Amino acid sequence: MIGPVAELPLLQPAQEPRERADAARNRLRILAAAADLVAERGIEHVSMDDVARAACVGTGTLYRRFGDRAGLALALLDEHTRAFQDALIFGPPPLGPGVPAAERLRAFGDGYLDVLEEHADLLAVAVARARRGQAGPEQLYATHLAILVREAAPRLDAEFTALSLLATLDPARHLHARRELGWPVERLRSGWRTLVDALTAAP
Amino acid sequence: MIGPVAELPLLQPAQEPRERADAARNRLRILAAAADLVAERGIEHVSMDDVARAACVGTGTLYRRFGDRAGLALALLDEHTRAFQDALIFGPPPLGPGVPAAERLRAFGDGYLDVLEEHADLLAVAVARARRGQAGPEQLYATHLAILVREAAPRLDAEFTALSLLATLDPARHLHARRELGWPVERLRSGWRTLVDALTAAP
DNA sequence: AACATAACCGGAGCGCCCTCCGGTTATTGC
DNA sequence: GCAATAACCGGAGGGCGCTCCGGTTATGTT
Repeated sequence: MIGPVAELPLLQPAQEPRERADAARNRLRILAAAADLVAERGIEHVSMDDVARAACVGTGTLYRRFGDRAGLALALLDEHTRAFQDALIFGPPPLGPGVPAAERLRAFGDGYLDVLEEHADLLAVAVARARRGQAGPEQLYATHLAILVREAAPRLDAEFTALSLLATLDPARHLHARRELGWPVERLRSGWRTLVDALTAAP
Repeated sequence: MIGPVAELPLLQPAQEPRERADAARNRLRILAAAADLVAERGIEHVSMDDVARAACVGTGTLYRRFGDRAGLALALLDEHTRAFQDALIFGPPPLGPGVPAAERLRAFGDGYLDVLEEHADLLAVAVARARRGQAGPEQLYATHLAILVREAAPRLDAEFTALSLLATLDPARHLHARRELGWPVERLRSGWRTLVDALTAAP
């Protein structure tokens, strides 16, 4: 009979053998160089070879660290969005817990639109990650929204509604609305609010 | 004083000088070859060079005809979606005119989900066209939905709501829900219905 | 029928994303 | 300190989307 203790390491194989010192140094160099280049020209004018050259690193190293272009974008994004993600769970209301879920849904849209205003291009690159198995940036937001929807509108399919709401805030669509259509952010904010209100209204 | 007749040609400069015979022949060869290859392996396993080779045509010809990969996908899609697009405007209710707008909105979702079930991968490639100035396949649907929303729910921002609803039916998201999440189509159908009902309910 | 011209053709080539592999280096146990 | 080993490094190279341009061909006119 196999003891459960012997099986535990198999259940948690994610225990990476700890990052080597030179690898960590390179990762930081890459991130710093990439952040500089992106701040200077925008992500769409920065190639992976550019980043590798600026970080004095081979392209192989770049890809082993971050998987692909979307992974690098996600890592760059992480610095800018961790505060927002923390505020969703631990922060003060209305973004964090402490008020009705419908109100938190409205606050989420406002906060996420702020993120989009600043990093929509980076997010647009990062979401492509979902097509390579890896989890993209939307995973966390989807589950968060699903929880809020389940509480604010129990009659709805919470997971489906969460993805639908998130689709509204898709980075590429945001850029389209803002740049091609020239819509002001206020229009998107009030649109989100109206959408949430309609969904959370009592039947 | 300039007569309006003299100005008319300037207002309609889109009068292309008529396609040359060899160009038309090549266009058809390309479309046929591309349709064969896509039917055989799926769009994601067909490169532009593959299509050019199969059509016995240079890649330059391919790109002059269709602009880019998304344009070719759109052209392939056109054969399969024209019937649906016509039904939206001229067809019998509930897809076509003759019933309340809310009911037509529900029917649109059902019909579009049928299209997605069959051509989501092609659509996913075609929507990238919007990022190169050219109009993608969603333009028509967006305006159609906006008209219906304006009639069914005048209190809403019709254009914004139309884009939001369309975002729910985004091809890439559809594939994600169907393949990665394993959701059945029925879940997406009822989700769409609930969404439309919530938005078109009286305040 | 011959010409002028505008449209069209093909494929070489560029930049990009990403993979692969032989050589190198940090880490661990002794 | 030293050897064994596992992780890491760099860059050459493949596949792909797309562009560019010198040569070719169809079309309308004389």
